Amino acid sequence: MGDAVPKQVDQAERRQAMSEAVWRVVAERGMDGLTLRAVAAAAGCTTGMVTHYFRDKKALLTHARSLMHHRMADRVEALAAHGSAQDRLRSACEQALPLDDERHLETVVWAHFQLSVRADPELLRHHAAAHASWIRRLTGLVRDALPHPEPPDLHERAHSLAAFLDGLAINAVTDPGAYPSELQRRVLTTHLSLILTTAKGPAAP
Amino acid sequence: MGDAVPKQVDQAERRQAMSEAVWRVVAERGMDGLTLRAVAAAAGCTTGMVTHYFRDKKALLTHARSLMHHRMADRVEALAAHGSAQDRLRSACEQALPLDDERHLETVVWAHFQLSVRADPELLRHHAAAHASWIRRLTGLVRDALPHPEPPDLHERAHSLAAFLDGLAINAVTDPGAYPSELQRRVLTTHLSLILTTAKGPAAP
DNA sequence: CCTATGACATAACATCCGTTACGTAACAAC
DNA sequence: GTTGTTACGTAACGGATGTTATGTCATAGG
Repeated sequence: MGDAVPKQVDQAERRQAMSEAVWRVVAERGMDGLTLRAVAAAAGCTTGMVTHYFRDKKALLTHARSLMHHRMADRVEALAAHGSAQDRLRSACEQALPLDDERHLETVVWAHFQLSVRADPELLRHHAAAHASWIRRLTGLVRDALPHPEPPDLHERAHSLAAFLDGLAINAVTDPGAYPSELQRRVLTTHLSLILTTAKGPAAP
Repeated sequence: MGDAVPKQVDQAERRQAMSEAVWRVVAERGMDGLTLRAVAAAAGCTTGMVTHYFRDKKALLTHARSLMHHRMADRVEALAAHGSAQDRLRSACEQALPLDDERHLETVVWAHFQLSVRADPELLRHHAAAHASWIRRLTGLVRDALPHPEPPDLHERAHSLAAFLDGLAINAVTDPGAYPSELQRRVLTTHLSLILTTAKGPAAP
Protein backbone atom coordinates (compact mmCIF):
# COMPACT_ATOMS: atom_id res chain seq x y z
CA MET A 1 0.00 0.00 0.00
CA GLY A 2 2.00 2.94 -1.27
CA ASP A 3 1.39 6.51 -0.27
CA ALA A 4 0.89 7.81 -3.77
CA VAL A 5 0.12 11.52 -3.61
CA PRO A 6 -0.13 12.96 -7.11
CA LYS A 7 -0.92 16.59 -6.31
CA GLN A 8 -0.02 18.86 -9.17
CA VAL A 9 -2.71 21.53 -8.81
CA ASP A 10 -2.72 24.50 -6.47
CA GLN A 11 -5.88 23.92 -4.50
CA ALA A 12 -5.86 27.38 -2.96
CA GLU A 13 -5.69 28.89 -6.42
CA ARG A 14 -8.66 26.85 -7.65
CA ARG A 15 -10.68 27.76 -4.59
CA GLN A 16 -9.91 31.41 -5.11
CA ALA A 17 -10.92 31.25 -8.77
CA MET A 18 -14.25 29.76 -7.78
CA SER A 19 -14.73 32.31 -5.04
CA GLU A 20 -14.18 35.05 -7.57
CA ALA A 21 -16.78 33.37 -9.74
CA VAL A 22 -19.12 33.53 -6.76
CA TRP A 23 -18.47 37.25 -6.50
CA ARG A 24 -19.31 37.79 -10.14
CA VAL A 25 -22.51 35.78 -9.94
CA VAL A 26 -23.64 37.55 -6.77
CA ALA A 27 -22.88 40.95 -8.28
CA GLU A 28 -24.82 40.18 -11.44
CA ARG A 29 -27.77 38.14 -10.22
CA GLY A 30 -27.87 38.60 -6.47
CA MET A 31 -27.99 35.99 -3.75
CA ASP A 32 -31.01 34.25 -5.22
CA GLY A 33 -29.18 33.84 -8.51
CA LEU A 34 -26.25 32.16 -6.84
CA THR A 35 -26.39 28.51 -7.89
CA LEU A 36 -23.64 25.96 -8.22
CA ARG A 37 -24.32 25.75 -11.93
CA ALA A 38 -24.06 29.52 -12.33
CA VAL A 39 -20.82 29.54 -10.36
CA ALA A 40 -19.43 26.73 -12.47
CA ALA A 41 -20.36 28.56 -15.65
CA ALA A 42 -18.79 31.78 -14.39
CA ALA A 43 -15.65 29.89 -13.43
CA GLY A 44 -15.57 28.08 -16.76
CA CYS A 45 -15.77 24.59 -15.31
CA THR A 46 -18.34 21.99 -14.33
CA THR A 47 -20.35 21.65 -11.16
CA GLY A 48 -18.40 18.48 -10.47
CA MET A 49 -15.24 20.53 -10.06
CA VAL A 50 -16.95 22.90 -7.68
CA THR A 51 -18.16 20.07 -5.50
CA HIS A 52 -14.70 18.55 -5.68
CA TYR A 53 -13.17 21.56 -3.94
CA PHE A 54 -16.06 22.45 -1.67
CA ARG A 55 -18.09 20.07 0.44
CA ASP A 56 -21.32 21.94 -0.22
CA LYS A 57 -22.73 25.30 -1.19
CA LYS A 58 -22.35 26.71 2.29
CA ALA A 59 -18.64 25.93 2.34
CA LEU A 60 -18.26 27.65 -1.03
CA LEU A 61 -20.08 30.72 0.21
CA THR A 62 -18.09 30.79 3.43
CA HIS A 63 -14.84 30.68 1.51
CA ALA A 64 -15.94 33.37 -0.92
CA ARG A 65 -17.03 35.50 2.01
CA SER A 66 -13.80 35.07 3.93
CA LEU A 67 -11.71 35.74 0.85
CA MET A 68 -13.60 38.96 0.22
CA HIS A 69 -13.13 39.93 3.84
CA HIS A 70 -9.40 39.35 3.60
CA ARG A 71 -9.21 41.28 0.37
CA MET A 72 -10.80 44.33 1.95
CA ALA A 73 -8.80 43.96 5.15
CA ASP A 74 -5.59 43.74 3.14
CA ARG A 75 -6.43 46.95 1.36
CA VAL A 76 -6.96 48.66 4.69
CA GLU A 77 -3.70 47.22 5.94
CA ALA A 78 -1.83 48.39 2.86
CA LEU A 79 -2.78 52.00 3.47
CA ALA A 80 0.15 54.37 3.57
CA ALA A 81 1.26 55.16 7.10
CA HIS A 82 3.06 58.28 6.00
CA GLY A 83 1.63 61.65 5.07
CA SER A 84 -0.44 63.95 7.23
CA ALA A 85 -3.17 62.63 9.48
CA GLN A 86 -5.75 64.16 7.15
CA ASP A 87 -4.20 62.40 4.18
CA ARG A 88 -4.25 59.06 5.95
CA LEU A 89 -7.88 59.55 6.93
CA ARG A 90 -8.88 60.40 3.39
CA SER A 91 -7.00 57.43 1.96
CA ALA A 92 -8.80 55.12 4.36
CA CYS A 93 -12.13 56.59 3.33
CA GLU A 94 -11.42 56.38 -0.38
CA GLN A 95 -10.58 52.69 -0.21
CA ALA A 96 -14.09 52.13 1.15
CA LEU A 97 -15.71 53.80 -1.85
CA PRO A 98 -16.44 52.22 -5.26
CA LEU A 99 -14.19 54.60 -7.17
CA ASP A 100 -13.05 52.00 -9.72
CA ASP A 101 -14.42 48.79 -11.19
CA GLU A 102 -12.64 46.56 -8.71
CA ARG A 103 -14.02 48.35 -5.68
CA HIS A 104 -17.38 48.62 -7.40
CA LEU A 105 -17.67 44.86 -7.56
CA GLU A 106 -16.37 44.54 -4.02
CA THR A 107 -18.99 46.99 -2.80
CA VAL A 108 -21.84 45.16 -4.48
CA VAL A 109 -20.75 41.78 -3.16
CA TRP A 110 -20.03 43.15 0.27
CA ALA A 111 -23.50 44.71 0.41
CA HIS A 112 -25.13 41.40 -0.45
CA PHE A 113 -23.00 39.54 2.08
CA GLN A 114 -23.68 42.13 4.75
CA LEU A 115 -27.43 41.90 4.23
CA SER A 116 -27.48 38.11 4.19
CA VAL A 117 -25.67 38.09 7.50
CA ARG A 118 -29.02 38.62 9.18
CA ALA A 119 -30.07 35.06 8.43
CA ASP A 120 -27.16 33.42 10.21
CA PRO A 121 -26.38 34.18 13.89
CA GLU A 122 -22.77 33.06 13.57
CA LEU A 123 -22.17 35.29 10.56
CA LEU A 124 -23.83 38.10 12.46
CA ARG A 125 -21.33 37.79 15.33
CA HIS A 126 -18.47 37.75 12.86
CA HIS A 127 -19.81 40.78 11.05
CA ALA A 128 -20.39 42.67 14.29
CA ALA A 129 -16.80 42.09 15.35
CA ALA A 130 -15.43 43.22 11.99
CA HIS A 131 -17.64 46.29 12.00
CA ALA A 132 -16.58 47.24 15.53
CA SER A 133 -12.95 46.91 14.46
CA TRP A 134 -13.60 49.15 11.46
CA ILE A 135 -15.27 51.76 13.69
CA ARG A 136 -12.29 51.65 16.04
CA ARG A 137 -9.88 52.23 13.20
CA LEU A 138 -11.92 55.13 11.87
CA THR A 139 -12.12 56.63 15.34
CA GLY A 140 -8.33 56.57 15.64
CA LEU A 141 -7.89 58.16 12.24
CA VAL A 142 -10.39 60.90 12.99
CA ARG A 143 -8.77 61.57 16.35
CA ASP A 144 -5.33 61.88 14.78
CA ALA A 145 -6.72 64.24 12.14
CA LEU A 146 -8.35 66.50 14.72
CA PRO A 147 -6.43 69.04 16.80
CA HIS A 148 -6.04 68.29 20.48
CA PRO A 149 -7.91 68.01 22.73
CA GLU A 150 -10.30 65.56 21.11
CA PRO A 151 -13.92 66.77 20.97
CA PRO A 152 -16.44 65.08 23.29
CA ASP A 153 -18.41 63.74 20.31
CA LEU A 154 -15.43 62.00 18.72
CA HIS A 155 -17.11 58.60 18.68
CA GLU A 156 -20.26 60.02 17.18
CA ARG A 157 -18.20 61.64 14.45
CA ALA A 158 -16.52 58.35 13.67
CA HIS A 159 -19.88 56.60 13.53
CA SER A 160 -21.17 59.36 11.33
CA LEU A 161 -18.25 58.90 8.97
CA ALA A 162 -18.64 55.13 8.88
CA ALA A 163 -22.35 55.38 8.11
CA PHE A 164 -21.66 58.00 5.48
CA LEU A 165 -19.11 55.81 3.72
CA ASP A 166 -21.37 52.76 3.70
CA GLY A 167 -24.32 54.76 2.49
CA LEU A 168 -22.43 56.55 -0.23
CA ALA A 169 -20.93 53.28 -1.42
CA ILE A 170 -24.35 51.64 -1.63
CA ASN A 171 -25.95 54.63 -3.30
CA ALA A 172 -23.15 54.72 -5.85
CA VAL A 173 -23.64 51.06 -6.58
CA THR A 174 -27.42 51.02 -6.81
CA ASP A 175 -27.53 54.21 -8.90
CA PRO A 176 -24.22 54.25 -10.75
CA GLY A 177 -25.28 56.89 -13.24
CA ALA A 178 -25.88 59.45 -10.51
CA TYR A 179 -22.65 58.82 -8.63
CA PRO A 180 -19.58 59.17 -10.83
CA SER A 181 -16.34 58.87 -8.90
CA GLU A 182 -15.82 62.60 -9.21
CA LEU A 183 -19.04 63.30 -7.30
CA GLN A 184 -18.12 60.71 -4.71
CA ARG A 185 -14.80 62.44 -4.11
CA ARG A 186 -16.44 65.85 -3.87
CA VAL A 187 -19.02 64.66 -1.36
CA LEU A 188 -16.28 62.92 0.61
CA THR A 189 -14.30 66.13 0.71
CA THR A 190 -17.29 68.01 2.06
CA HIS A 191 -18.04 65.37 4.63
CA LEU A 192 -14.45 65.19 5.84
CA SER A 193 -14.21 68.93 6.16
CA LEU A 194 -17.41 68.86 8.24
CA ILE A 195 -16.16 66.01 10.40
CA LEU A 196 -12.92 67.86 11.07
CA THR A 197 -14.69 71.06 11.99
CA THR A 198 -13.85 72.30 15.46
CA ALA A 199 -15.95 75.46 15.73
CA LYS A 200 -19.58 74.52 15.95
CA GLY A 201 -22.32 76.34 14.13
CA PRO A 202 -25.98 76.44 15.17
CA ALA A 203 -26.69 73.24 17.05
CA ALA A 204 -29.46 70.87 16.05
CA PRO A 205 -31.76 69.73 18.87
CA MET B 1 -76.03 34.53 -19.78
CA GLY B 2 -76.41 36.87 -16.81
CA ASP B 3 -73.80 39.32 -15.65
CA ALA B 4 -73.45 37.82 -12.21
CA VAL B 5 -70.67 39.63 -10.34
CA PRO B 6 -70.48 38.28 -6.80
CA LYS B 7 -67.63 40.39 -5.48
CA GLN B 8 -67.72 40.52 -1.71
CA VAL B 9 -64.00 40.71 -0.95
CA ASP B 10 -61.80 43.78 -1.00
CA GLN B 11 -59.16 42.85 -3.53
CA ALA B 12 -56.89 45.73 -2.62
CA GLU B 13 -56.93 44.62 0.99
CA ARG B 14 -56.00 41.05 0.06
CA ARG B 15 -53.20 42.22 -2.16
CA GLN B 16 -51.87 44.42 0.62
CA ALA B 17 -51.99 41.55 3.11
CA MET B 18 -49.95 39.38 0.75
CA SER B 19 -47.52 42.19 0.09
CA GLU B 20 -46.99 42.52 3.81
CA ALA B 21 -46.37 38.80 3.92
CA VAL B 22 -43.74 39.34 1.24
CA TRP B 23 -42.09 41.95 3.42
CA ARG B 24 -41.96 39.61 6.39
CA VAL B 25 -40.50 36.78 4.33
CA VAL B 26 -37.89 39.01 2.73
CA ALA B 27 -36.93 40.46 6.11
CA GLU B 28 -36.53 37.04 7.66
CA ARG B 29 -35.06 34.93 4.88
CA GLY B 30 -33.86 37.38 2.26
CA MET B 31 -34.62 37.46 -1.43
CA ASP B 32 -33.54 33.88 -2.00
CA GLY B 33 -35.97 32.73 0.67
CA LEU B 34 -38.87 34.44 -1.03
CA THR B 35 -41.03 31.65 -2.44
CA LEU B 36 -44.73 31.61 -3.16
CA ARG B 37 -45.18 28.90 -0.57
CA ALA B 38 -43.34 30.92 2.06
CA VAL B 39 -45.44 33.97 1.25
CA ALA B 40 -48.63 31.93 1.45
CA ALA B 41 -47.58 30.53 4.82
CA ALA B 42 -46.72 34.00 6.12
CA ALA B 43 -50.07 35.30 4.89
CA GLY B 44 -51.91 32.35 6.36
CA CYS B 45 -53.37 31.14 3.09
CA THR B 46 -52.60 28.80 0.24
CA THR B 47 -50.47 29.33 -2.83
CA GLY B 48 -53.66 29.08 -4.85
CA MET B 49 -54.90 32.29 -3.28
CA VAL B 50 -51.66 34.05 -4.05
CA THR B 51 -51.80 33.06 -7.69
CA HIS B 52 -55.45 34.08 -7.73
CA TYR B 53 -54.57 37.69 -6.94
CA PHE B 54 -51.24 37.89 -8.76
CA ARG B 55 -50.47 36.65 -12.20
CA ASP B 56 -47.01 35.44 -11.27
CA LYS B 57 -44.22 35.95 -8.77
CA LYS B 58 -42.93 39.05 -10.51
CA ALA B 59 -46.32 40.77 -10.25
CA LEU B 60 -46.43 39.94 -6.55
CA LEU B 61 -42.98 41.37 -6.01
CA THR B 62 -43.77 44.48 -8.03
CA HIS B 63 -46.87 45.13 -5.94
CA ALA B 64 -45.03 44.55 -2.67
CA ARG B 65 -42.31 46.89 -3.86
CA SER B 66 -44.68 49.64 -4.93
CA LEU B 67 -46.66 49.36 -1.70
CA MET B 68 -43.49 49.72 0.33
CA HIS B 69 -42.50 52.70 -1.74
CA HIS B 70 -45.85 54.36 -1.13
CA ARG B 71 -45.65 53.62 2.56
CA MET B 72 -42.32 55.38 2.88
CA ALA B 73 -43.41 58.24 0.64
CA ASP B 74 -46.55 58.71 2.73
CA ARG B 75 -44.48 58.94 5.87
CA VAL B 76 -42.35 61.60 4.26
CA GLU B 77 -45.49 63.42 3.14
CA ALA B 78 -46.99 63.27 6.62
CA LEU B 79 -44.06 65.10 8.15
CA ALA B 80 -45.04 68.13 10.17
CA ALA B 81 -44.72 71.35 8.22
CA HIS B 82 -44.66 73.46 11.36
CA GLY B 83 -41.80 73.97 13.79
CA SER B 84 -38.39 75.39 13.07
CA ALA B 85 -36.47 74.46 9.94
CA GLN B 86 -34.06 72.45 12.07
CA ASP B 87 -36.95 70.54 13.62
CA ARG B 88 -38.40 69.72 10.23
CA LEU B 89 -35.03 68.54 8.97
CA ARG B 90 -34.51 66.32 11.99
CA SER B 91 -37.99 64.85 11.68
CA ALA B 92 -37.35 64.00 8.06
CA CYS B 93 -34.08 62.32 9.02
CA GLU B 94 -35.59 60.34 11.87
CA GLN B 95 -38.29 58.86 9.69
CA ALA B 96 -35.51 57.39 7.55
CA LEU B 97 -33.93 55.60 10.50
CA PRO B 98 -34.99 52.22 12.00
CA LEU B 99 -35.87 53.68 15.38
CA ASP B 100 -38.80 51.34 16.01
CA ASP B 101 -39.87 47.87 14.89
CA GLU B 102 -41.98 49.14 12.02
CA ARG B 103 -39.22 51.19 10.48
CA HIS B 104 -36.75 48.40 11.26
CA LEU B 105 -38.69 46.02 9.02
CA GLU B 106 -39.09 48.73 6.41
CA THR B 107 -35.37 49.34 6.39
CA VAL B 108 -34.50 45.68 5.96
CA VAL B 109 -36.98 45.20 3.14
CA TRP B 110 -36.01 48.44 1.50
CA ALA B 111 -32.35 47.42 1.59
CA HIS B 112 -33.12 44.14 -0.11
CA PHE B 113 -35.29 45.81 -2.72
CA GLN B 114 -32.68 48.48 -3.35
CA LEU B 115 -29.95 45.91 -3.93
CA SER B 116 -32.07 43.73 -6.18
CA VAL B 117 -32.79 46.76 -8.35
CA ARG B 118 -29.45 46.17 -10.03
CA ALA B 119 -30.77 43.11 -11.83
CA ASP B 120 -33.65 44.92 -13.57
CA PRO B 121 -33.02 48.01 -15.75
CA GLU B 122 -36.58 49.24 -15.41
CA LEU B 123 -36.48 49.01 -11.63
CA LEU B 124 -33.16 50.81 -11.75
CA ARG B 125 -34.70 53.76 -13.58
CA HIS B 126 -37.54 53.88 -11.10
CA HIS B 127 -35.18 53.74 -8.18
CA ALA B 128 -32.95 56.43 -9.63
CA ALA B 129 -35.89 58.78 -10.00
CA ALA B 130 -37.09 58.16 -6.45
CA HIS B 131 -33.59 58.65 -5.09
CA ALA B 132 -33.16 61.91 -6.98
CA SER B 133 -36.46 63.13 -5.55
CA TRP B 134 -35.33 62.23 -2.04
CA ILE B 135 -32.06 64.08 -2.53
CA ARG B 136 -33.97 67.12 -3.76
CA ARG B 137 -36.19 67.11 -0.72
CA LEU B 138 -33.23 66.77 1.62
CA THR B 139 -31.46 69.60 -0.17
CA GLY B 140 -34.44 71.88 0.42
CA LEU B 141 -34.66 70.97 4.07
CA VAL B 142 -30.95 71.56 4.61
CA ARG B 143 -31.12 74.88 2.79
CA ASP B 144 -34.00 76.03 4.96
CA ALA B 145 -32.16 74.99 8.10
CA LEU B 146 -29.02 76.88 7.14
CA PRO B 147 -28.65 80.66 7.52
CA HIS B 148 -28.57 82.67 4.32
CA PRO B 149 -26.76 82.84 2.05
CA GLU B 150 -26.58 79.13 1.28
CA PRO B 151 -23.08 77.69 1.31
CA PRO B 152 -21.50 76.73 -2.03
CA ASP B 153 -21.34 73.07 -0.99
CA LEU B 154 -25.06 72.80 -0.20
CA HIS B 155 -25.64 69.93 -2.59
CA GLU B 156 -22.65 68.05 -1.27
CA ARG B 157 -23.99 68.47 2.25
CA ALA B 158 -27.35 67.08 1.22
CA HIS B 159 -25.67 64.12 -0.47
CA SER B 160 -23.58 63.61 2.60
CA LEU B 161 -26.69 63.57 4.76
CA ALA B 162 -28.52 61.17 2.45
CA ALA B 163 -25.58 58.76 2.38
CA PHE B 164 -25.23 59.04 6.14
CA LEU B 165 -28.88 58.17 6.71
CA ASP B 166 -28.80 55.18 4.39
CA GLY B 167 -25.58 53.90 5.88
CA LEU B 168 -26.68 54.34 9.47
CA ALA B 169 -29.98 52.61 8.72
CA ILE B 170 -28.22 49.64 7.16
CA ASN B 171 -25.63 49.41 9.89
CA ALA B 172 -28.36 49.50 12.51
CA VAL B 173 -30.20 46.72 10.74
CA THR B 174 -27.23 44.44 10.08
CA ASP B 175 -25.80 44.89 13.58
CA PRO B 176 -28.84 45.68 15.74
CA GLY B 177 -27.05 45.05 19.02
CA ALA B 178 -24.54 47.80 18.35
CA TYR B 179 -27.06 50.41 17.23
CA PRO B 180 -29.78 51.01 19.80
CA SER B 181 -32.11 53.83 18.85
CA GLU B 182 -30.50 56.03 21.47
CA LEU B 183 -27.13 55.76 19.72
CA GLN B 184 -28.75 56.40 16.36
CA ARG B 185 -30.28 59.61 17.67
CA ARG B 186 -27.01 60.73 19.20
CA VAL B 187 -25.09 60.12 15.98
CA LEU B 188 -27.81 61.88 14.03
CA THR B 189 -27.56 64.87 16.35
CA THR B 190 -23.83 65.05 15.80
CA HIS B 191 -24.16 64.70 12.06
CA LEU B 192 -26.86 67.36 11.81
CA SER B 193 -24.86 69.79 13.89
CA LEU B 194 -21.92 69.20 11.56
CA ILE B 195 -24.04 69.62 8.45
CA LEU B 196 -25.44 72.87 9.77
CA THR B 197 -22.01 74.23 10.62
CA THR B 198 -21.22 77.50 8.93
CA ALA B 199 -17.73 78.22 10.26
CA LYS B 200 -15.33 75.76 8.70
CA GLY B 201 -12.50 74.15 10.59
CA PRO B 202 -9.32 72.83 9.01
CA ALA B 203 -10.15 71.74 5.51
CA ALA B 204 -9.44 68.25 4.24
CA PRO B 205 -7.63 68.02 0.90
C1' DC C 1 -84.84 27.67 -8.26
C1' DC C 2 -81.06 28.13 -11.52
C1' DT C 3 -77.00 29.54 -13.45
C1' DA C 4 -72.90 31.99 -14.08
C1' DT C 5 -69.12 33.91 -11.82
C1' DG C 6 -65.71 35.04 -8.44
C1' DA C 7 -63.00 33.14 -4.53
C1' DC C 8 -60.62 30.09 -3.20
C1' DA C 9 -58.16 24.93 -2.13
C1' DT C 10 -55.86 21.07 -4.08
C1' DA C 11 -52.93 18.96 -6.89
C1' DA C 12 -50.36 17.93 -10.90
C1' DC C 13 -46.67 19.61 -14.01
C1' DA C 14 -42.05 20.56 -15.86
C1' DT C 15 -38.03 22.76 -14.36
C1' DC C 16 -34.31 23.74 -11.59
C1' DC C 17 -31.77 23.19 -7.46
C1' DG C 18 -28.08 20.87 -4.22
C1' DT C 19 -26.20 16.69 -3.52
C1' DT C 20 -24.23 12.29 -4.44
C1' DA C 21 -22.64 8.43 -7.02
C1' DC C 22 -20.01 6.75 -10.73
C1' DG C 23 -16.61 6.80 -14.37
C1' DT C 24 -12.19 8.07 -16.40
C1' DA C 25 -7.67 9.98 -17.05
C1' DA C 26 -3.22 11.43 -15.14
C1' DC C 27 0.56 10.91 -12.23
C1' DA C 28 3.57 9.28 -8.15
C1' DA C 29 5.40 5.34 -5.62
C1' DC C 30 6.79 0.71 -6.09
C1' DG D 1 4.02 -2.09 -15.53
C1' DT D 2 1.04 -2.09 -11.44
C1' DT D 3 -1.32 0.22 -7.92
C1' DG D 4 -3.36 3.78 -5.42
C1' DT D 5 -4.65 8.40 -5.13
C1' DT D 6 -6.02 12.82 -6.99
C1' DA D 7 -8.65 15.55 -10.38
C1' DC D 8 -11.90 16.04 -12.60
C1' DG D 9 -16.58 15.22 -16.02
C1' DT D 10 -21.15 13.12 -16.35
C1' DA D 11 -25.28 11.88 -14.83
C1' DA D 12 -28.75 10.58 -11.83
C1' DC D 13 -31.45 11.40 -7.53
C1' DG D 14 -34.96 13.53 -4.40
C1' DG D 15 -36.74 17.77 -3.19
C1' DA D 16 -38.30 22.41 -3.90
C1' DT D 17 -40.05 25.89 -6.98
C1' DG D 18 -43.15 28.62 -10.30
C1' DT D 19 -46.87 27.76 -12.98
C1' DT D 20 -51.11 25.87 -14.53
C1' DA D 21 -55.18 23.00 -14.42
C1' DT D 22 -59.06 21.28 -11.94
C1' DG D 23 -62.41 21.19 -8.53
C1' DT D 24 -65.61 23.10 -4.90
C1' DC D 25 -68.37 26.43 -2.58
C1' DA D 26 -70.68 30.71 -1.92
C1' DT D 27 -73.11 34.34 -3.89
C1' DA D 28 -75.66 37.62 -6.96
C1' DG D 29 -78.61 38.10 -10.98
C1' DG D 30 -82.35 36.06 -13.81
